Amino acid sequence: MTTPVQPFITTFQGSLDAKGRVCIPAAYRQILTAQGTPGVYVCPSFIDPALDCFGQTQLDETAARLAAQDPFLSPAFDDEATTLIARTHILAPDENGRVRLPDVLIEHAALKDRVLFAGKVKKFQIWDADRYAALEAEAVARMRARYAEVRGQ
Amino acid sequence: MTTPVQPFITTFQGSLDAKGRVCIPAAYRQILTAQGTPGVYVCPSFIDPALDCFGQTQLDETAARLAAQDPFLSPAFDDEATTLIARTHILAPDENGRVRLPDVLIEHAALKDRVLFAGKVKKFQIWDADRYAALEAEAVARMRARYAEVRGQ
DNA sequence: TCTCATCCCATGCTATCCCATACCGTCCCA
DNA sequence: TGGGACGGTATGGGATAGCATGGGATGAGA
Repeated sequence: MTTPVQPFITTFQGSLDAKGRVCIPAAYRQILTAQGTPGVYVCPSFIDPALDCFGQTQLDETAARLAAQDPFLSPAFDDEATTLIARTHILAPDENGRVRLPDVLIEHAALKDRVLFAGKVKKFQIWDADRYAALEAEAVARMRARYAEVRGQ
Repeated sequence: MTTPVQPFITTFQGSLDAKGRVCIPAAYRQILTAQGTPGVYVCPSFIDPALDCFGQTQLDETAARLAAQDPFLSPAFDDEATTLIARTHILAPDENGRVRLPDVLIEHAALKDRVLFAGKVKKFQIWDADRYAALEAEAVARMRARYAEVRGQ
């Protein structure tokens, strides 16, 4: 069966409590469970102040790509493994669907109490809510500009 | 079976109730069901104060285009994912064919109690009824002007 | 003994489900 | 051709279960 893996879509609001816990949205948990993920994989984005979260499917894909390279002779291997694999945490939710985010991840994304989960097809991201609002507005503006350009011609 | 996907056509009136629910026109529901959509996908238009609604076919097309890129390494990925995927909601109708529109979507389209469903081939849009009436008049006027221009040459 | 992490229970909210009613178009029969 | 019955569609409102969140309690390690 070639079930196209369910994509992560939609944006959810959430909160980071005093104990450093966040509740993973139920819709995302279902997708992760369907992939057979023992919880959720979380890796600090190397571009944005955000956390990349994904399931078994995405991890396997990245791992397979790296495994195909020679770990001693490929120059790109080490950087990629260091950035994407070594920094990835596996977090197991409690019975309420909450995970405790390690402090290093909270700092990386500069999370305060209001956080935001943004679906990005094969992964979803966790952002500080205020910061994301600004970023989304910029992304939409760029899309609009692109559209206006194409249309104007 | 290569059924050519049925197009969304025609305009319907509808209403937004106190709970933020709208009844998806039966004709549109049939098309969505035929696509195997678990409800309807709704995304705020990045151009107009309106909501773009579509089915599985359209979502798969967008998701596949994005999934082909590496979510960690592709630079073009982000704006599109942020605008089109993160802002898309999947809404499941109740047994009467109604969906609850999230507040963020209601605000985007500035919906009051009278709304309008406008078929646009591969998607349909939800508009505030008053706003749409003005827009429709403008669109028709532009078409008329273009026709006159072509004809004049 | 103190701190921190995990486990577990309690609560409020909201989305979902369900039933009842009203409307309107269509069909059938007189 | 007009009137009445029927079925599908739309709308309003109430009940319920699931989800998100706050806050203890218990146990392990420092």
